[in-house]
Amino acid sequence: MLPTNQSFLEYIEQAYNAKPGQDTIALKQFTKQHQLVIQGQQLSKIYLIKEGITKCFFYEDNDKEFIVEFLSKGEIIGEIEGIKKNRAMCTVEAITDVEAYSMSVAYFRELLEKDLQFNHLLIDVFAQRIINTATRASFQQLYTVAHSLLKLQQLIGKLDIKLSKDDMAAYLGINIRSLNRALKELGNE
Amino acid sequence: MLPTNQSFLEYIEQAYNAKPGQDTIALKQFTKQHQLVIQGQQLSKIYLIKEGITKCFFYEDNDKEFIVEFLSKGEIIGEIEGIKKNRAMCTVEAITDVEAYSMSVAYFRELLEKDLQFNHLLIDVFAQRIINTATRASFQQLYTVAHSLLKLQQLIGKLDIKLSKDDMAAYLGINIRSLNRALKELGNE
DNA sequence: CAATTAAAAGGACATTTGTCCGAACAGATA
DNA sequence: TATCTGTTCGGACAAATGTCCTTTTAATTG
Repeated sequence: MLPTNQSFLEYIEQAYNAKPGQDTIALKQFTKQHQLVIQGQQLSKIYLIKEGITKCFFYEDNDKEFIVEFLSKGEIIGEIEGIKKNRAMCTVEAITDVEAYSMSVAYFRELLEKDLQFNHLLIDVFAQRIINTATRASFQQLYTVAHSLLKLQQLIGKLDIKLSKDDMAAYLGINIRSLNRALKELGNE
Repeated sequence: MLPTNQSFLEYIEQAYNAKPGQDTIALKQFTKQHQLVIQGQQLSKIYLIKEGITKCFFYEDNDKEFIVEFLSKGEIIGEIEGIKKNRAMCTVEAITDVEAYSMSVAYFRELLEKDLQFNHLLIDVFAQRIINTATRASFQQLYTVAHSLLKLQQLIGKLDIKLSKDDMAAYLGINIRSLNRALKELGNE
């Protein structure tokens, strides 16, 4: 969940330090609520989080939001689109102030093309992401909301963040009313 | 969904043909219902499907099943565990007779370690899998069962398979009773 | 502080989904 | 054919979740 892929971060930091002045990799600041990636748009950059937390969410046709995951220190953003050359699948928004390395899609592709170590780092991240996504999908489908909420609370604890109720509901794929009920249920029993 | 990653299959077929007699890659047959991977167990082999369809599913503590995805021609099985060295996350079972290339975990790792092209193929597969899994999780959380069932029926059509009602329910994360209701709803209106 | 506005919480009812169980149906056997 | 057996289907009710809207609380302003 939160193993903040340290090695990936180290790799990028090293590349960043090795090429000072060039505009292959830049270190950027984003304030809370800034949207680094916007669903449906072509991306300009690929990011690696140095500090802070973002949420990655779908905005569905029926006006509902679903948070796919929270991305924190050491996690990469936009890589799927960078590989598939698709438009952004979902929006990524800072829920705290965020500091991130940004690199051009071209540079990302270059690393992908040539650097085996980079490939390994990416594969490792992907594997974990698939595990997380699939595991959660199964869990949320097959267990009660209260059960899933409990897991979410544990995740919140680990990430050491505060989430708005809206975000909690969006993560669980339910509405606020149901979330309130589940919260009460967990609080009392 | 079903783009049956042809290039991955070609890659493995080539490797298979290049090393006849060696036991790095073997071509095996499995009959319907055979379980190629069993949840919770260490895996011995990694497979690449040459022909046929499998279902990949979780068996949860509450005795319910959730089908994560259907894997068909050109798709790889067990790679996540091969990378992370974990026990199998889910069970993979043939729902038709299946023909698959099997390779040892050691050989898989060797390719991963040394062969950039292999890494690229894997990354491509992973990216697509993340898109599929995340998209579906969001959809199934935020839309009605009937809506999700419609999508499933389209998928069934594309894969050109027959699914038992049990499997359909497991894919949707619902029980048979609810599935029957949704089927009737789609049939009539 | 009082008055006003905005945000959050929860009541009431509708809809959806799950559970349980009996009816209907199909296949096998005497 | 009559009987048995197992499977599928759907009715009836229970539980969970969504929708709508009122009440409550908190925050803001004059």
